[in-house]
Amino acid sequence: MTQRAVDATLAALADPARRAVIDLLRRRPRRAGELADELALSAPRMSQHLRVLRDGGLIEEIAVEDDARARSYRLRREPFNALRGWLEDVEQFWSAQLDSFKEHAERKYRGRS
Amino acid sequence: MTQRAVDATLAALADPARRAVIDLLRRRPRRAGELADELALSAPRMSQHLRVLRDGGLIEEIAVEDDARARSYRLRREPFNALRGWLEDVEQFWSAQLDSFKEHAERKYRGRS
DNA sequence: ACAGTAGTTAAGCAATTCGTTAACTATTGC
DNA sequence: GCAATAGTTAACGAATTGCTTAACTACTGT
Repeated sequence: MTQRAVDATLAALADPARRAVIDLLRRRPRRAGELADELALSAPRMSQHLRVLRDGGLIEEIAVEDDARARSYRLRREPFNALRGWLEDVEQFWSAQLDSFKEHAERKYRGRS
Repeated sequence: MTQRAVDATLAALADPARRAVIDLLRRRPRRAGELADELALSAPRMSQHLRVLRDGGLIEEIAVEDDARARSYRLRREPFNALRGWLEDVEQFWSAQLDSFKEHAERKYRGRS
């Protein structure tokens, strides 16, 4: 259920440009043009990236004071929470018991290319 | 620096099949054929996915007792740690001060489509 | 009404990735 | 040595992305 959401989140984050957008938005909300300038991307390309991020629920549009043309984007919390949840599940792999198994296996089968 | 590593990790995780592989390996190490069977993928396709995961450092090959033909795969810790680190950075966006700013903006500009 | 600004949508091509089938490597067991 | 098993590599068409230019929407200021 949240499975699909995490897939969408990871797909959105897989692109370096989109990840750079997230890194910029993590400081403060920014407008599309600002993002395009700072990442040296054309306006259309940025618009396309923003759509992927918006559709994936990672960002949302907010209004900007005094100018209805300008749209500003802000990070949304949920997808990052969901991703963190998944990551925590994965990291259970390294829980104490499995660690001992891992070390056992490592000792046993060490020394191959 | 770890930037590139996180990019590679996210690129590897972006594919649903590869994420499913991670979800299986998170319970215990498995062989390539096992993974292919459980996810109903052809052996070559699985091999290709495993290569992406291996190149991205998300999994590693381990030997299997008694049969040098069989390769088993296990999760590697580092990429997940790096991803978690990045996620934690992003989540600083929602620190207390910024929350108050966010709520302010929300109150001010509410009520648009 | 008109020119300018901010941004998105459309259309199209190049580059990448997906998933096949076929060929190949390496190992086991007879 | 030979057949069978486990898996990877090669080659190739189909489907997806990446990025561009051009056209379009919507608002602003005069």
